[in-house]
Amino acid sequence: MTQRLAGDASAYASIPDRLLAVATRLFAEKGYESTSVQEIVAAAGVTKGAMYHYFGAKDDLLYEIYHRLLGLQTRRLREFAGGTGPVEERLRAAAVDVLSTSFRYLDEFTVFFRSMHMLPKERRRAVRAERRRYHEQFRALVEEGQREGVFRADVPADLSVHYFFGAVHQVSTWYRQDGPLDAQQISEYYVDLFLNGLRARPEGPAAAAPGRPAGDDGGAASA
Amino acid sequence: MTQRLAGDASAYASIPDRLLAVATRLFAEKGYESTSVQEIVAAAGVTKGAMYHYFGAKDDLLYEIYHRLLGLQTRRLREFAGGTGPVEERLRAAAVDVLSTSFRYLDEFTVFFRSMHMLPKERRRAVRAERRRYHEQFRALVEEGQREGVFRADVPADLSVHYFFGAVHQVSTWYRQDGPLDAQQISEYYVDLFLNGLRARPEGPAAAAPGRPAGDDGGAASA
DNA sequence: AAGCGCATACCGACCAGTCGGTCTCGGCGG
DNA sequence: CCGCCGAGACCGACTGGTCGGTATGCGCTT
Repeated sequence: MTQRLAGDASAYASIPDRLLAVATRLFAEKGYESTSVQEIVAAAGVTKGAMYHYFGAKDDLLYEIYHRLLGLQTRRLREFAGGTGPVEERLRAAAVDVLSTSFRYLDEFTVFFRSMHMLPKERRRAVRAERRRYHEQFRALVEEGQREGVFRADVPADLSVHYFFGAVHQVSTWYRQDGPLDAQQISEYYVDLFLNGLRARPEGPAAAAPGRPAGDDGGAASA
Repeated sequence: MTQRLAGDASAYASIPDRLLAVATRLFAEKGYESTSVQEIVAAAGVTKGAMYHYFGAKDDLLYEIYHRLLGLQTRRLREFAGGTGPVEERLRAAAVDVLSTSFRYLDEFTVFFRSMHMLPKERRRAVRAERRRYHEQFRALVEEGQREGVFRADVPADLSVHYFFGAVHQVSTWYRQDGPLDAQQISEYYVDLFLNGLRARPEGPAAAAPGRPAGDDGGAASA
């Protein structure tokens, strides 16, 4: 629960960890491209030589940030999804966890969605694949609930997941520490909105909806 | 309805429009920072001198893209919100329009959420202010519905709007033209999920929700 | 003495922005 | 109606500086 992604930036952490921690902060603050390698190594208290000893290139830092973040998320999700309670409970727990992780690693998420495109093609593909696996893991929960009739099945599970993840991943763009609501509250409100939107309604799905599409296959809309 | 944001890039459009259209495409493709002014002017078929004749700096292009996009959105939203039908209908129409606008101007949105931070501080503040006004306009619709009892009031309207906009603004990261669902379908599903999540439930808000926060003030969580 | 872990000096590429200059065209005096 | 002039539109070579990455060497451990 208290595992860090890149260790802290203190002088006692290992050099790679210090570099990753500092890079994450700087990339989130000023953007990947406007952060020079020189700045990173200066802030980490090491030299350029040291950095290129541990990382082959600047974008390796970026990749490592993504890789660690996705690893953490996938591991956590697996724990929550693998439980034994009712689907809705498990989905709720997983969703809350996704949100609190997003809040705990705000910088990582900021960098993720802002600088993904700076990765070389091959790396980007690897990250996308990891992300898709994560997405599918989460989607499986929704589909389970659909099969059980707990969740509405007239909206493709894939879309519901994109929808929720979209909302979650944008929090890094507007959330401020000193806002009126803390992370915990926001998380629970968000999960509430998500589950409420997903829940099957007694009188049939979604009243007062003029002209909605007919298809209700669970087809993926890419990932 | 068919108004363009920066004209097209054809040789007959004005030079500033051509530059904006080309810049939008390139920024979306390769990112702001890795697109050189040289590339932009080459793709637009003009020279550097011409560009700096019309734009004071590279980031003026960025700002102009945002400014035009936000102007368009605000104008459209005003039309939809100002109607006379029931709130839910107006909100639905507005929400669908937000989505179809997002799909039509995918590149603009991509650039927006990826490169906002490259703007100089002053400009960034201006854009954020414009965006907040837009957000509040949309929020007013939700609040109206809450007062009328159509929408649940136990989730701050501000959060609901952040939630929906978050989901919407992320579509540019996963939507592909050749996916199984077209933009129209996705829009309606999304709006459905949003309104269903927002709708007041007969038996009281959100069943099976262990330990939800008490506060239900409509306070803004920044913007 | 071998080799790992890092330091330092340096390179070539590139890039935003500039600046002196040219071209076109509308207006105006004769 | 002609010819001149000024101004805005545009050109493109150039510059000062930065940046990612590398080559080489040194000290310390084993």
